[in-house]
Amino acid sequence: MIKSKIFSDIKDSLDKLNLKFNENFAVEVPHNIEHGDFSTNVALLNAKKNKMKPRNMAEKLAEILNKKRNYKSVNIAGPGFINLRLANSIYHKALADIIKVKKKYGSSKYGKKKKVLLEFISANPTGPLNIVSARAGAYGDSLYRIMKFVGYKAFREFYINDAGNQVDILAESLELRYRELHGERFEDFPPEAYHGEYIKDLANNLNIIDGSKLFHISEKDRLERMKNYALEEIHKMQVASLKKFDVNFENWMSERKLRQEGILEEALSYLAEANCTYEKDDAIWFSSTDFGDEKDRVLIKTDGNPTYLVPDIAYHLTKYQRGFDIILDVLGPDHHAHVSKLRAAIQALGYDIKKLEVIYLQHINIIKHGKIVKMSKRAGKIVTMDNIVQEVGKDAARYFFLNRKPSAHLDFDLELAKKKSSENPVYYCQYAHARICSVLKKAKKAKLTLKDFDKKNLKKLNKDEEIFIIKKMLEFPSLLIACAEHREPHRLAGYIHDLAGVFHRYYAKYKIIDVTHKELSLSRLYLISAIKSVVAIALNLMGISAPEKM
RNA sequence: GCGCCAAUAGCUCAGCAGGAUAGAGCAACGGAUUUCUAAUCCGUAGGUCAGGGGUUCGAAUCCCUUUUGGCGUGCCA
Repeated sequence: MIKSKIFSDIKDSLDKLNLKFNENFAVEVPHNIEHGDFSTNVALLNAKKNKMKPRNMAEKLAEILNKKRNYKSVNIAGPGFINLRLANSIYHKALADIIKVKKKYGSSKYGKKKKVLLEFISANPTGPLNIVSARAGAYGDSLYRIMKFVGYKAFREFYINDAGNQVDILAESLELRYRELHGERFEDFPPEAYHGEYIKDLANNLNIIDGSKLFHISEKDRLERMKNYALEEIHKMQVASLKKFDVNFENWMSERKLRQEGILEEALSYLAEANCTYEKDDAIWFSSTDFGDEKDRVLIKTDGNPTYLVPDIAYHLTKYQRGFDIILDVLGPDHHAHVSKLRAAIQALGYDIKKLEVIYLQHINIIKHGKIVKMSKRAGKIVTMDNIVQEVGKDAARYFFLNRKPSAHLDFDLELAKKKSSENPVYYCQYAHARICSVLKKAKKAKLTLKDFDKKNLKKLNKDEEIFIIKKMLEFPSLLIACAEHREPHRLAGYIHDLAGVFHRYYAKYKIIDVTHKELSLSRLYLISAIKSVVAIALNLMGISAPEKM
């Protein structure tokens, strides 16, 4: 709001001076507070165009801007920056605007209702969700919340790989545990089978339901029963874990369903129609080299079964058919080779490749006793999402995962995360919220309520810290847009921490409630209630609770 | 070999499409409380932004290159 006003003031002034300029100049809040409230590099970027020195151009511009009423001062600094200081009244008005829109502060129409599909986690339904899924969950869900808040029509989707090899192995693993319950012994449990304890639990429960009657049906039917039972139960388990982590999905897409509905054949036939498939060595190939892949890929194996590429192409076909403008896949870093094949297929099908955007979340190392823990899903040695939520709590876990950018590797030190929760920065942020609630409560007891507050008194907010806090809050809307645009929710984590810090310092330095100065107290209460609101909105966008008391 | 990702304080990480003196947290050291909640605040110390080159008025940020680490490069998913 304020920024765009400054933009237009600068443009007006340039026009008045008949100076040429490119609109890509910046108006930003300088790191160093002594450089003013805002600064612009417009003269640095455009001096050449006007055959002037940057400082000369800046001086001419400053002269015009100084005549405008909104500016306390306009100075030239360094190589030709223009530093602007605004009148306090501008900030007071902005503060009132924040209070006015309440919970909607920071929301916008930036996304223009574009339809966005966010696919994330999409773990195999063969066991409990692990820490990798936890990171993906925290990331995907928060990005969803932010994108929705800034005006995108966003949807979350979980793709269930409930068909293919892995699932067959799952059924066989369950079969083995089931047979153990009926007296059989396996000296060497097959290494490729799933070893987790949950398989034993599943066998126990299945045995309670079906008893020994599964021995009286054909092996094929028995394995089918095993598969269906395991898939259903593990899905329930995963949904329960996600619920505890506050992650929901608008849609669950099942690979089996895609297969049953003939989408795989549909995708294959489109590829054939586009002349992108051929037969060789008893297999069907996709000529992906035509689309920049390094070699052609097999679609249908010699044994007649499709490779994993086919259902994935079919799945993405549905994403396009459903009319999304932006298709975001959140994947592990080991998928990038796969994605190049997928991109080739999408081009072959004639769809706009630019709509598909892949975000790679880098690996997580679990550190235990200073050593990296190797995880293996099949061997049952994993740190689960439930473990993390139980041990460090949902709020801390989500903050922890969101505090780093997606492209960065992440070391998760279990001992440290478990040790003392107060060491976690999330409490610093939440405490700011709780503290404000506590002050507001106290104010109420002292009969100070904002109902009979006259905004004219906002001029009493004249301390540097108070203006600084308002400035900080004014950054919030554009910060959210940046988070959405760059798909980087971690910036929000940093922002809340900053805002909380600004508040804590203010709190330590100034008394908010002072019954002998009623107007000043009310003004300050007004200010901190705005902080409270922004902190709450931001925490909520990260899926973290904003406690009233700690 | 080729491809993708990374390298910033002792540790874990930020650094907002190039801006002015590179910032937090933790760890270390020294202080602040008869409080509006100390889960807080103030201070000290800590850096060749992996090395080198280029573009620019200006580079941690963009380009090239070298080094180091992770991952990938299946008729597994």
